[in-house]
Amino acid sequence: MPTKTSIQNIGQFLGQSVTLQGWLYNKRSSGKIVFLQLRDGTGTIQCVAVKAELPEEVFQICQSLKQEASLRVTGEVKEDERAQNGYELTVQSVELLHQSDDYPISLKEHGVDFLLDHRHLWIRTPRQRAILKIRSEVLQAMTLFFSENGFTRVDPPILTPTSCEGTSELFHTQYFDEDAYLTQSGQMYMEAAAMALGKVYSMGPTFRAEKSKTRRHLIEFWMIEPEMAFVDHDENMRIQEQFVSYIVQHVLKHCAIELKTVGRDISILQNVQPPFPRMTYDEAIKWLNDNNYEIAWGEDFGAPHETALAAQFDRPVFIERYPTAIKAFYMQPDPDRPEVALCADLLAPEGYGEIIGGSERIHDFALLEKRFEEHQLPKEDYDWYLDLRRYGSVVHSGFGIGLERTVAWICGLEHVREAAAFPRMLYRLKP
RNA sequence: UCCUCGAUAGCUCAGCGGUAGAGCAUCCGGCUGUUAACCGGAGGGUCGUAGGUUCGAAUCCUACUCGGGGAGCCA
Repeated sequence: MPTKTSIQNIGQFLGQSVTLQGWLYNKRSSGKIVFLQLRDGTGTIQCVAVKAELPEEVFQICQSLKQEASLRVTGEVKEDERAQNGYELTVQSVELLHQSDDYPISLKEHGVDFLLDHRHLWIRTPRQRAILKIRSEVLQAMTLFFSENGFTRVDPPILTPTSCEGTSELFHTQYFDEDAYLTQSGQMYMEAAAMALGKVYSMGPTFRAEKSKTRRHLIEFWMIEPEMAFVDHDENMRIQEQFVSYIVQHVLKHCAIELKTVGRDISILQNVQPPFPRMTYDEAIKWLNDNNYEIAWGEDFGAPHETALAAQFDRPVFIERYPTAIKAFYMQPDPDRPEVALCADLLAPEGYGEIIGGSERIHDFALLEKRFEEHQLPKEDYDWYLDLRRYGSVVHSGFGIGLERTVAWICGLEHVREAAAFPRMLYRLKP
């Protein structure tokens, strides 16, 4: 019996007969030879069926296979310079498992609308497979980094009673007789967890009911949110640059084929090493005004501002110490300059925008209580959050990194929607 | 919510006032090294919906529906 294996391991079986199971990606044929492009999720390989070397019925099966038919192929592994990954399979036998009539996604160009309607099939294509593989490796790299650096994973709830930040629109739902909302950030829960476990992180979906319709926005997206006790603003940034560099270098090491499949220029990614450049908000405002952007101190950056700022550098850049007034209520003001907050956004190069938002959190009870009043937040809903400042409060910091934006940047995607298997977008809930 | 672009064959598009077109996909035939293979043939349409202008509308006008891109907001 020939050994069953997968395409990624085919090189170990040179000269031997093996069995592969997968789907027909494409077929090219002439009267007496058929080339089957087989994919099995781990890769793609060309199987060559020669009429003169096969029983008539086997060759007929090869001719009858349609795009995305499932099949089992047995053949001899050969090296071939003409093959794209160096190996070919010379077909000895083929078993048609299930035919595929009228497969909707041909190998020609398609529009976005059509592809998104067929997302459940679109993910079978090599490019989409590669992106999902890289996404998986990004999560794997994050998990490894956290594990190597003493973090504990804590999973905050998805159903929440109130807003975490009070800014974005929330998805409303019912929790029996109460109102409930889908989480837009687990941060406040992670602050509580950091006081219990020291260094913690979460990974999971978040929801924003914003009518956002750009290449950088999804309605449901994954956020990874580390939170660290006894870490101040500067250390927070140092951890972030180590973290992002670790992820990028991990992907470069483990996803060379996938990066090639998506057409990424990896020389840009190779630059992603600490330290990352840092600009203060003040410096950024000055730079923008020196470069023909009109923006006053106190205004938030728009997407074109962020793109222009980030375009100066070959790796992500921190913009730190934004005006307290335009940032979230829980951010620690600079003790020497309370009008700015000890926070930083990390902007990815090449126009991918903000991938991380982070800050040192207010640890002083009286100041946080004052912020609740200023922002007119219902204290009864947040009393547990104030408790964290009542009992052994410590300096702590954290950040949130957007998974799809990070994957889109690493892969060089036009749009974050390709970074999610089934993206939830404005006006698009199916499939 | 605002700005902007679009909707014609299963898919990608052309046609922009005078009888509905191409490439791919599908089906039939040909080809022993193809790389989105190629060559020949065939079938395939309420031109998003509803009104209007006109002798005549896929084409011009109005409204609506659905979608793309962008802004704001954010990761």
